[in-house]
Amino acid sequence: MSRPEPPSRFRAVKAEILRRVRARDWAPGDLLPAETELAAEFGCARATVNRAMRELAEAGVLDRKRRAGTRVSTAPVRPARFDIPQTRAEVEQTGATYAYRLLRREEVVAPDWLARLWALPETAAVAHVEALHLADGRPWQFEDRWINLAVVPAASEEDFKTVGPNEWLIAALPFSEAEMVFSAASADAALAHALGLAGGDPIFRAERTTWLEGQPVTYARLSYPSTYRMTTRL
Amino acid sequence: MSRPEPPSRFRAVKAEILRRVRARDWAPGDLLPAETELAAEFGCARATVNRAMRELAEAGVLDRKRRAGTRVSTAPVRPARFDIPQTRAEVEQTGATYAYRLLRREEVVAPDWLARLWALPETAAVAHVEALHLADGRPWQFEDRWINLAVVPAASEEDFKTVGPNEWLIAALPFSEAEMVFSAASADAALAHALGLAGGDPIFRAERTTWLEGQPVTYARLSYPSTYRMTTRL
DNA sequence: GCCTCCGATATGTCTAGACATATTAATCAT
DNA sequence: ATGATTAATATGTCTAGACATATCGGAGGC
Repeated sequence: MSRPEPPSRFRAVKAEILRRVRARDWAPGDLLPAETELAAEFGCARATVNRAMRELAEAGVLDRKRRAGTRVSTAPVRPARFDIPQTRAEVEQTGATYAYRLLRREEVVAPDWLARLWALPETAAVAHVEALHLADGRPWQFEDRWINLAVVPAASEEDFKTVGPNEWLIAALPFSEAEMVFSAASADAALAHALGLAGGDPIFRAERTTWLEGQPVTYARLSYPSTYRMTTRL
Repeated sequence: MSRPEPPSRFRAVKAEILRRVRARDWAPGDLLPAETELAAEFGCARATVNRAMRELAEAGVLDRKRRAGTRVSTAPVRPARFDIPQTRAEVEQTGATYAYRLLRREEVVAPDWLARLWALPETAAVAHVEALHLADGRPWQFEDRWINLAVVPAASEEDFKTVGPNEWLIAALPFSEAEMVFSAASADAALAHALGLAGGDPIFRAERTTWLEGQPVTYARLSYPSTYRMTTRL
């Protein structure tokens, strides 16, 4: 999981501040001493206290404003972090053998809902790929992928027979911006067949839209059997 | 959403490095120049470059190791961040009116599965609460909550008739550690009835376990109708 | 060849000091 | 009172320099 962080001055300060918040020495809404005061108390430089408090603000524990000072957060929004792995790596990490199967590959004019989602002209060409990812031979994820050929023309050259579109896109356009939406749905006939489920079985669904410099690159609808679990720690 | 960050030297450096990574000046796996070299190139202090690179490493773009230097990340794990709001705030943000309804409240000996999950003795006392959260009168979330009375004895005094257990716990024990698991399931009869669904309808499920200094505080199973969507940007 | 030791090196952290900037609180003019 | 101006202040950022530490590569010994 997460390796233990090395000991350091600012981490000690951070831990002590968090301890006092949890112990209610400083209750939600309370004003904390200024950085200079805490630096004097802890016997370290202001920059060290600054880093500790900045990271606690990142974690949602503190609220900081110039001149107004630092308060214990009252807003009950806690940012959670979790890793979005590539499907292959995710499967292999469970110890299972990964396999990939292409089910469909076509180039079409963007359907209405996609053209609307991306604000594209009527005649925009897109690649549409349907594929199945398997763990030890059992269906793991059904991938329904749409690629904007205006932005990624190279996708026309790729047949996606051995490498999945997700993997290919990450290699072609790394570190683009993305938005993900998670939800639950029930399997229609086609999806149930592909995933080896019964019709109506629950599906864990992830939808991912990706942009490169403001331009829509790809939209993917990833469907998992309900045995799939996504975990995070905060 | 996210307010625009103020311009600053380290953000400009960060943006320029990210630009070069995206432009493949530095491809995945490539070694970047050392901090001192980049500091010389950008005409700023090493600490400024350090902050830029550190934040890019946090975002999963770079891999850094002492002595070995900094490389563009090849590991395709991108950390995503999203906010876990309190249910009340989440509902009210949609513009809807929030309502809360207590369905059950009891104190019992921890059932087997919970005692095992928490590694508790056989006779541990827990509070069990079932409640419904509504948006504009329509079921939004069903909350199935278990509280470890050994750690939070004050929960015995609370009847949870007007304030939900989640809200109460956050006020009582802010900033504790938590783990969340998201999955899909189908509604059993009781859940379907509570949420106003048909049996077998898909459910978006979040399970949350919370600790305070290593001790289990509470376990909650939150069930949403499949219209619920959880969104993140990375 | 193989192993151990050791020095070089890039990042990790820290300090003291400086200036920038948002925002509050006080002051002053109307 | 009310509104505009101004000073004070806490955080935000930056610099130059220092020492710590993990680790890579080579030198030397077997």
